[in-house]
Amino acid sequence: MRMSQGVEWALHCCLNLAWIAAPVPASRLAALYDLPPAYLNKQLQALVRAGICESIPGPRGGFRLAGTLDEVSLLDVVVALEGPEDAFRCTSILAAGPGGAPDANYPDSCAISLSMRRAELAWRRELAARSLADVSDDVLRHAPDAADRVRAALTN
Amino acid sequence: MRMSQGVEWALHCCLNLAWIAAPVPASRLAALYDLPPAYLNKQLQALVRAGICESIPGPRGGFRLAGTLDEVSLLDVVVALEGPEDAFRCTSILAAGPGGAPDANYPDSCAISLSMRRAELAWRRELAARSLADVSDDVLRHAPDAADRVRAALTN
DNA sequence: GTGAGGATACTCGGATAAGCGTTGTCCGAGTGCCGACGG
DNA sequence: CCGTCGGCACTCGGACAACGCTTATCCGAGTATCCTCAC
Repeated sequence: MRMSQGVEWALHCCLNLAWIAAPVPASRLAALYDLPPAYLNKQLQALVRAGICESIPGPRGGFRLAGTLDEVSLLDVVVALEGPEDAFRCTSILAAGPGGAPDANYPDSCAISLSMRRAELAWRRELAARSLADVSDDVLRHAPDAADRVRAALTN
Repeated sequence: MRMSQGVEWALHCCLNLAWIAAPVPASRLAALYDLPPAYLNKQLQALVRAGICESIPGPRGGFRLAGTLDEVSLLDVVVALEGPEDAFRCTSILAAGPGGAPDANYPDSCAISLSMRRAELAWRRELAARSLADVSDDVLRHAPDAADRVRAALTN
């Protein structure tokens, strides 16, 4: 089980975008961290589809945050890139077993499925409780000049 | 992000094995739920490597639980099949960014990595707190004859 | 000097290939069972 | 009748392919900019 690498990239990019007023093209964000530009662009597209970012085409265009950092949770970014489905997916194998009812709703009744879902719910709750603004605050508390450095690097 | 299907199979199999005294071959467990026998065997091998199950070769052989259900948590089974690594993996992209230190331990210092790890920790804690005995109790409370039905199906 | 028009360069966006992990399959090594055989 | 031996069937275990998703790349559609030119 492995989360898409785009999640990490997107989170860093969102923070950087919040620290910059003007739109930033994907190619420049990619140059910051030595990432493949076209692929990073693909991930940012997903953020646009989710309403987290806005895209501006043409010269002086690029991506920018649609709202403010406190309106976006870690869960929002994860769902935007990974989709809304759970990692554990009940395939209702009990239906084929002894005493199994083909039309029973096993994802909602099987004890195993419920336990796994409860654990994922705890994960999602933790992600939803933490906004990008919280993360940004942590970063700036630990390295107050981080935003300035990013601004300097992105506005060359 | 998708968890291996083997986790679901292994959890169901562990419960069934606990309800049966004698070793059960993988082929019979697979027949219960219409699963590919050889592939299920592969998953059970992972449980053996993790010390959750024991395997007995030869006729009248098969798999059985190494200990009791309350000694095995959901996390144990997940780790046995998925490995110990986190789903979110910090690749230290900050090291290549402005003000990045190539030798800094970013997985332990980057605010994004820490937040994601905290969420996964909540998930793991929930999984570790729930033993297979708890799940079995839930099953038998909801369907008291489940163990009998499995016993009847497996001891044909 | 000023406004219009067009070429241009830059952006996103989706369609199109490679890499890798999960899924699935196969055959060999080992082991206990069962029957045959000799005492 | 009882002990021993050999064949056998059954099991796990690891090595070997197929599929699907993540990763990566490319080119086209659209747009703001800037230069040129006519008035």
